[in-house]
Amino acid sequence: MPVRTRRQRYSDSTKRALVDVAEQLFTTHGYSATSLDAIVAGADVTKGALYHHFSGKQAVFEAAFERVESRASSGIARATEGHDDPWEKAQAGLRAFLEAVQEPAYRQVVISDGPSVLGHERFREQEERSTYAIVDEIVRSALGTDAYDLDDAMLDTFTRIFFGAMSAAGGAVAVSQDPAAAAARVELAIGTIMAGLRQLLDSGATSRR
Amino acid sequence: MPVRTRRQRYSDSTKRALVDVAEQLFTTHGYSATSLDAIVAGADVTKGALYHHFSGKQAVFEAAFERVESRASSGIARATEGHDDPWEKAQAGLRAFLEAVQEPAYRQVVISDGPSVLGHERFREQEERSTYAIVDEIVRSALGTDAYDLDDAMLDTFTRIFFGAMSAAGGAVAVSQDPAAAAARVELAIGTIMAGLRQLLDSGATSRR
DNA sequence: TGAAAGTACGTACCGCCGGTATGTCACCTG
DNA sequence: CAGGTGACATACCGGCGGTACGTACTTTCA
Repeated sequence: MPVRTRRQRYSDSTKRALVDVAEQLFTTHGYSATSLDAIVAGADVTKGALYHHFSGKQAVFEAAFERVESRASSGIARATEGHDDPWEKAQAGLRAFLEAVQEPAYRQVVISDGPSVLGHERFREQEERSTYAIVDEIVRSALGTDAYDLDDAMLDTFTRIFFGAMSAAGGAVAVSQDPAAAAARVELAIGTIMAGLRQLLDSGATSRR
Repeated sequence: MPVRTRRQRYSDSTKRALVDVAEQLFTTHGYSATSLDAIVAGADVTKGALYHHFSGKQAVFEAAFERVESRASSGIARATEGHDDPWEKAQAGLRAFLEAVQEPAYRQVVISDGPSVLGHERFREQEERSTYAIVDEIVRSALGTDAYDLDDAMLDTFTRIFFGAMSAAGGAVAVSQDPAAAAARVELAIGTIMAGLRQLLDSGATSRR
């Protein structure tokens, strides 16, 4: 067990306070409109403390980014637990995804500022070990059977497509004036797509062997 | 016919030079890493000229943004012309979309910096009168028949989903080390999805009446 | 036709903000 | 208890977006 000295505990708490304030300010005002002075003022420290814990503004953003994404992905992972049928699992995951993507922090920090601040490739890396990984796992459990002979690259492609579809749909749900109805429509639409895909793949698999 | 005085022509040319340089710098270095000084230096004018034509940095970006998106959407529109069958039209549009989204300017200016600089809602507005509108038109021509009784909101939902899927897939194609193969996989995957959807909707439509 | 008005810039400057260099003080270690 | 180290605070710099103001050329109109 790690022995935490009093100094380390202080250090941890200020770092957490910094990320707390940063996440909130980044969410409400966006990355560029959030100044380091505002962050350190909100955490009741000075820039010296911030630059002791982080290498710069971007590093603070990354910390907040990871927290927001981690919250979202754990929420989705929780929703997909306990489903045996992969298609049911996919439905549950979709529902949780639509929920998570409506959170303001996720919308602003991950979707809006994420790509431009982190850059394309870093954004992708972060994405691929959180929510994207879950979608990939669901897609593979649903489409990765031997019956449909889809290779790895094709499964990746399907994951990309479904992930993009779900993200865009989630964004539409979030800005809708009736999010519940919009979410229901998205579930129906994607459900229809999945059902059509399943039916087509099943018929192809049976006819082929 | 508009009478262009000599002053207006000068004015137009400097404005165009400004947007030209801005588009190039925004594409190569991104929005925040591009300074107004660099833009005006590249266009051989001063900040006074820039602020005479634009209200600020964001306005310059918007002008470049609109040009990039306009190029992309006109390219897609051209590719979809001359197709009678809506499903063939969709395939042609998808192919052109995957082409357009690989352009560096589109990737950086529209996809990466667009949402954060313009903000969610302005970005959506811009999007909806260019490439999104084309996708919407294709989706409606394919799914908007009376045989499938999908209301307006559902058609919108399907457009969102397909647009998101195509955007994400296009991004994946662009970063792939073998874009041609990746594009082929995307076309196959989305083609499969569309085929499954068509089959399902057709059977539902015939069984219902 | 010449003076007034407007347009298309150029010049000089300000304030904010990210980043850095340096100082300080508490705490741990030998 | 002396030295080192970690956890900050303070002061300052350079760059960048934006503004205020000046200027030369052009169009307009009495």
